[in-house]
Amino acid sequence: MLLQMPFVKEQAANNHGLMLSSDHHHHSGLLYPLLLPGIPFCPSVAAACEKTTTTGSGALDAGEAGTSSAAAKATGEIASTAATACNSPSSCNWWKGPAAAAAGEKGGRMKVRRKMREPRFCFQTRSDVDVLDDGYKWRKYGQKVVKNSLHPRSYYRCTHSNCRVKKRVERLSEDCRMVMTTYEGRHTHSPCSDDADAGGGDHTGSCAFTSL
DNA sequence: CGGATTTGACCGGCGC
DNA sequence: GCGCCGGTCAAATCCG
Repeated sequence: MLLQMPFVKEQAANNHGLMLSSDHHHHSGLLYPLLLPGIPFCPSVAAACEKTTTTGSGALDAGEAGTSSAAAKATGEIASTAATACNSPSSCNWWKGPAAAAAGEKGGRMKVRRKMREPRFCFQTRSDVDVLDDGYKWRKYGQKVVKNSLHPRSYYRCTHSNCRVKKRVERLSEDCRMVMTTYEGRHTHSPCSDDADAGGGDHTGSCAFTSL
């Protein structure tokens, strides 16, 4: 089960590359976060969203994007609540060090570690489901119980060949309804190029992914 | 039967 | 040097 989000497009003016867009053609608000080929990206960007289960027309609209999708009305109101930077060691332990950055490919496990990590960003969503429908297809490759967290952290990798984007999903211990999703890397393909259905199959064919 | 998920083991970084 | 911890691997298992 996947969460769908309304149209969001923001940070473009800052050249952050955070692009959250919806698929107008399929009346579903899909979360398309950045990570596109060639799009500059600032790792400190984090958009916090809040999803409620009440019906309404609310939309996480930080730009000119505007239209709240039918899906938003169908699946619940989503409202932007806060944007918090995630590049501080105290707020995001992903930045604590270079650990396990590149990781290895099959066979070359952990042989080479990069000093510089892939661009990444995180955002929080209030949702009953862990996996956001961001237009890409992910394969889970691990789950870990982390310290000081009541909930396990899940690790996902983009299933597209030659695309090494990863994401982590975990629920906040302070509020189990809040889901923290962290992306690392940039997709080498568009969401549409992924032949997978990304959990529902409601966005096949042309996608209204806007290049800024 | 093939692809996705689960889960315990393994590895490297970091703090003490 | 040692232990803790986060991240990843890969065999086993599940599921459509």
